[in-house]
Amino acid sequence: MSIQKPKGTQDLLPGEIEKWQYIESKARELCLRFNYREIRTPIFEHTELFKRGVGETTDIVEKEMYTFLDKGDRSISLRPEGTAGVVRSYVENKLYGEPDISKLYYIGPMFRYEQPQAGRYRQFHQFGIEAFGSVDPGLDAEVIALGFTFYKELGLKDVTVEINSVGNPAVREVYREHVQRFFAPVKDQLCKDCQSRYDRNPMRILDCKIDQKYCEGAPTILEHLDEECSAHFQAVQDHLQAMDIPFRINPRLVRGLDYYTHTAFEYKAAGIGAIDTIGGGGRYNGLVGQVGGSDQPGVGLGLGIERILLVLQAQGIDIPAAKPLDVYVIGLGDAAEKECVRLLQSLRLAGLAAEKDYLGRKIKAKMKSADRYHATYVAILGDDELARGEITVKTMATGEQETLPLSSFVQTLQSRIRS
RNA sequence: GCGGUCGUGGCGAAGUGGCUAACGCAUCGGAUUGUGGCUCCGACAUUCGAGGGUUCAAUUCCCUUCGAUCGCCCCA
Repeated sequence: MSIQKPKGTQDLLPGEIEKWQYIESKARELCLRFNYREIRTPIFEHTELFKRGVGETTDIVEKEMYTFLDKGDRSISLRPEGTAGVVRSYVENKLYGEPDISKLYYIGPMFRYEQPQAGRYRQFHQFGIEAFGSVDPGLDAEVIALGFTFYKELGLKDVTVEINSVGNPAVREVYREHVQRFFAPVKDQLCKDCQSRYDRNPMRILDCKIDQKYCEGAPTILEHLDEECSAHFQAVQDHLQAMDIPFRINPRLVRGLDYYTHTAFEYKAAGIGAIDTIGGGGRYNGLVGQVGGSDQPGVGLGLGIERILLVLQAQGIDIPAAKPLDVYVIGLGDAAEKECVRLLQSLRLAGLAAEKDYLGRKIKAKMKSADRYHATYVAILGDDELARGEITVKTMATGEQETLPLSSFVQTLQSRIRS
C-alpha cells in the first residue's frame, strides 16, 4: 500500500473545499461587521506556552499534544487550541499599549492526539475570536452574540446557547470543596470515571451520564458566586436579552480548559453522533498575566469548522455551489486549434472562466466534457469558420446555436456573461 | 489509552476453501466521419488493505499490522 494520510486528518478535495471557502468568507465578513481583525500566529509554539496557558493538568496538555524536540533541542508543540498563541502574540507585540481594546480573530488548524470519531479529528479547524483589554460584561455578550449570529447566518437550525459562570479562582476553590464534601459519602458508589474525577475535577461529576442519581441536590457554583461574580453574570444575561440572543443557564457547564473565569458558554446542536458541542468559549481574566504580560482581561470563543459542516449536512442545508464554467472552447483542425489557444487566453483576460480540451479527444467527447463542467456556452471553431472569420456558439441550456463574428466574439460573450 | 463494527475496480456493492471475482454507477470507444444530456453495442480488478501462517488449493480459515468508522475518557 502506498502512503496514506495520517490518522485523523483529511484531504479537502474540490467539491468539498467550496464549503470551507464559503464558511471562511462568511466568518471574515462577520468579523468585519463586529470590528474584529485577523491575526495569524504560528501553528507551533514552545510547549511551555500551552502548559502555562491551557493548564498543566488539563487533558489537552497531559495527553493530547503533538510535542517534539526540534534540532536545537527546544520542546515544540503543535497548537491544540487557538487562544494561547494569540495571547502570547498580544503580549509579545505589546498590543495592550494601543489606545483601543484588541479585538482579534483567527481561522486555522489545531492539533490534538486523540482517537478520531464522529466530529473529532487529530487535525481540525477552528474559527475563533479574542477580545483583550476590557472587563465589561457587554463584551462577553458581544462574543457570544458573534458566534450565535455566525451559526444563524450559515443556516444552522436549533443551535442552543448555554451559559454559566465559573466565578474566579477563589470562588472555584471554595465550591470545589463543597462538591467534594457532597459526594464524599457516595464516593465508592460512583462510576470508575467519576472516582478519578473526584480528585481531578469534581465539578465534572455533575455532568456524568451514569451517576445522575447521585447528583440530585448537589451544590451549584451559581450559589457560591461572590457579589462581583454574580453582578457580572447578571449583566451578561441582560446584554444577551437586549440583543435577543436566546440562552439557557446551565450551572453544570464546565469547560476543559483551566483559564476561564466568570463567563463560560457553549453552543450545542444535534446531528454529530454522540457529540453535541459545536463551539464554546469564555472569559479569561488571569491568562494574559500567566503568559507573562501585564494582567489584561480577555474573552473569546472557538468554533469547530468540521462540526459546523457535519450539522449542516445532517440538517440537509446546502451551501452555495461553485461557479460553473462560462465558456468551453473547441477547435477543429490545426489552424483552428491554434486560434483557440489565443481565444482561450483572451477570454480569460476578459474575466471569463474558460477551458479547452487537452486530451486530444473527438468533438463528441469534448462536448461531454463541456457538459460535465456545466459550461454556459460552447464555442466551436473549425477551419472553415476560421476562414470566414466566424465562430459557432452553442448555448448549452437550450441547445441553440448561432454564428458570431470572430473579431467581436470575446467582447460579445463578456457582455452576455456580465449581464 | 480502551472497546464494537468494517476493509473486494475511480465510486457503490455481491460472493465463495478450488472452475473466466456477479451486478450497478462513472469512465473510454463505437452506432452518430463537426456537436452534450436519452437509447443500444463493446472495453474496463493477473486481483479481493498490508504482512505472515494453515492447506494440494485462501478474496474466503487463523495470527499480526495498518486504515476507516462508531463509542468511552475528553473535547471543536
